[in-house]
Amino acid sequence: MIQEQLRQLIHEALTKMSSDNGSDVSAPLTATKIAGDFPRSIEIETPNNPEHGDFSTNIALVLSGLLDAPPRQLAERIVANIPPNDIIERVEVAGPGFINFYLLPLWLHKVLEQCLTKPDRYGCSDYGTGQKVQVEFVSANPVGPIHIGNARGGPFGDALANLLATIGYEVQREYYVNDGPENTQLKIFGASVQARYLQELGIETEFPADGYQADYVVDLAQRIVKQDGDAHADVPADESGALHFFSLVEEWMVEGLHEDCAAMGIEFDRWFRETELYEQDQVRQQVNGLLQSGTAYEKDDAVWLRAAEFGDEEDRVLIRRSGSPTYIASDLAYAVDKFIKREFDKVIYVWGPDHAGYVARLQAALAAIGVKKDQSEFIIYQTVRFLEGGEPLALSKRQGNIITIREIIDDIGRDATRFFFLMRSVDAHLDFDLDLARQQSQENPVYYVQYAHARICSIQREAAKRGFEVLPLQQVDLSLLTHPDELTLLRKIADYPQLIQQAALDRAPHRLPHFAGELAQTFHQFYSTCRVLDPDQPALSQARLKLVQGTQMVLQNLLGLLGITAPEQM
RNA sequence: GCGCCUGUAGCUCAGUGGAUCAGAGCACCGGACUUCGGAUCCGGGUGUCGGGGGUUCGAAUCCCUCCAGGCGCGCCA
Repeated sequence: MIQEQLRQLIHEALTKMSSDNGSDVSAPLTATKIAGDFPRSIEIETPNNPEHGDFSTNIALVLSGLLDAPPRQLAERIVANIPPNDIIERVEVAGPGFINFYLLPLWLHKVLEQCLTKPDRYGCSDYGTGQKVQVEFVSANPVGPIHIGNARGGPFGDALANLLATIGYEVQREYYVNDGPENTQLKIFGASVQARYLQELGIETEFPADGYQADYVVDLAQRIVKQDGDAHADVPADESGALHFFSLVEEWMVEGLHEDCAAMGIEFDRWFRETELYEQDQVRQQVNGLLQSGTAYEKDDAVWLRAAEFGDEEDRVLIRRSGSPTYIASDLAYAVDKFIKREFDKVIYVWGPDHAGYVARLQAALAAIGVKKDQSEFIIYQTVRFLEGGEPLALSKRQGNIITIREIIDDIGRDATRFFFLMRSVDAHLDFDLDLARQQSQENPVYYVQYAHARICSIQREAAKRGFEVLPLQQVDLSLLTHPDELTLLRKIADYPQLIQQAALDRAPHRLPHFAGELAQTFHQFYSTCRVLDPDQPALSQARLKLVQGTQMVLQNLLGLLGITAPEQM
């Protein structure tokens, strides 16, 4: 990256300054230290105002405090010490002490060359190479389809995983299926299926007060009747009966979750069943281990984790008075599997807002088993409000009126669905207005981006149709690209690697749709002023075709990261 | 009561220590085409960046406080 080269030049300037004689004593010493560390608060960035150069750094402003020197004066000294090089045209000190770099136009053409030489790798880096990261997301209970209330983590986790892979991490996508025998939700769900089943058989039954009332539960009951008739009519209406009925539908439920995720374009590397932990007696074993090490203790006929000693508000129950393990007990066993058995360097948990209060608890539990603090990350996405006719809809699975993610996808399409979910920061509440989404589906931002790609493909088709011979890169003179709109587009392409890196590090996939929109806009502007296929200017046409192709590559990369198709025509 | 998230243009939201940083999309109004796709382009913004205080050379951005909204706070998951 060009920024790296500039960084190196500044670094050399600082080192040179610190060895200069004739200046004061303390400043050079500190400059040496800073040259070594090069603090993160020092930025090399693209100025918003093009008049401020191609790149700009705030280094003199940041260092002036540390070195006790006026920023502008410091900036001048740094500039004077920058070694000779072949990328900078000129450097200026501006404003309160910014250093602005004006590069030789050649650098933009070099960037395009890089992009076209290794299009798949453009924007990639080796930042995370050698590190295993797991992103665990969705993980909705197997008690119903994925719906608009818990779907947001899907596209987010998927795009985040893509981003992390782009900067070199070895990434694994995991779905945790809470099908453990102690899951209270499952029991309520199983009891609901049982009640509907008996009703299907015409047997008068009281529906559980807190049961799942949605229609799909009736469908499941009908499916059981169709398959087994009244074979389960005599199953007792107690906990064991509820679990029996859950076991009857479990595979259907998990299958449905697979299909829902597939509909969203998400493929998990692993579906981890909570039952695996119980089958291998991992939960008990882990709790016993904690008891032995004194990290857990017995009180009031229950087993408690000393969570308060690890940062939680209070100690937490691991084994209930009834003798059955709590969710946190199996989550601990699950964490042991992730961090210790499978040796992930980092696990990113993507959770819904209802789990916000659980973060501190699991963090404490992780600390209790010796997982380092920076090995786990918790991303809580905020609520999605689903509006129809201006009214927010209730999303509870317990009630009948759920809206599944597949209904949305059938309605407005996968691309638009993913784009809508991804274009907002997960920290922000999301208003998903169905009326608007339908109505706007033709004016949707995703179409704007896809249209740019389709248009590029169209230009290439046209070139082929006219018998335009596309020359290999080495024979094309990219330096002919000098029009302001060409340079703006080149600059946008050059910005891409930095965007990817930062979006990945900030866990901020929502920057991608924004950037994609900007890139598309820049391209459309270029298109309206610069004729690509111009018979009168064959050399320029060749160069413009390369520019168009570079844009296409970046668009494809971006859309790929978002999990959205890049159509050749629309 | 405590914790997390949010408060920016009519609406939905970016920007979270930099300079023309008061922004985008939508909506609304007005323009552009005998030429590579008009799902396009160009022009049109009087906003207490929720209020107040503080830190800083510099604050929408960091800290404190108040106000408003959302979501959590179980031997449920």
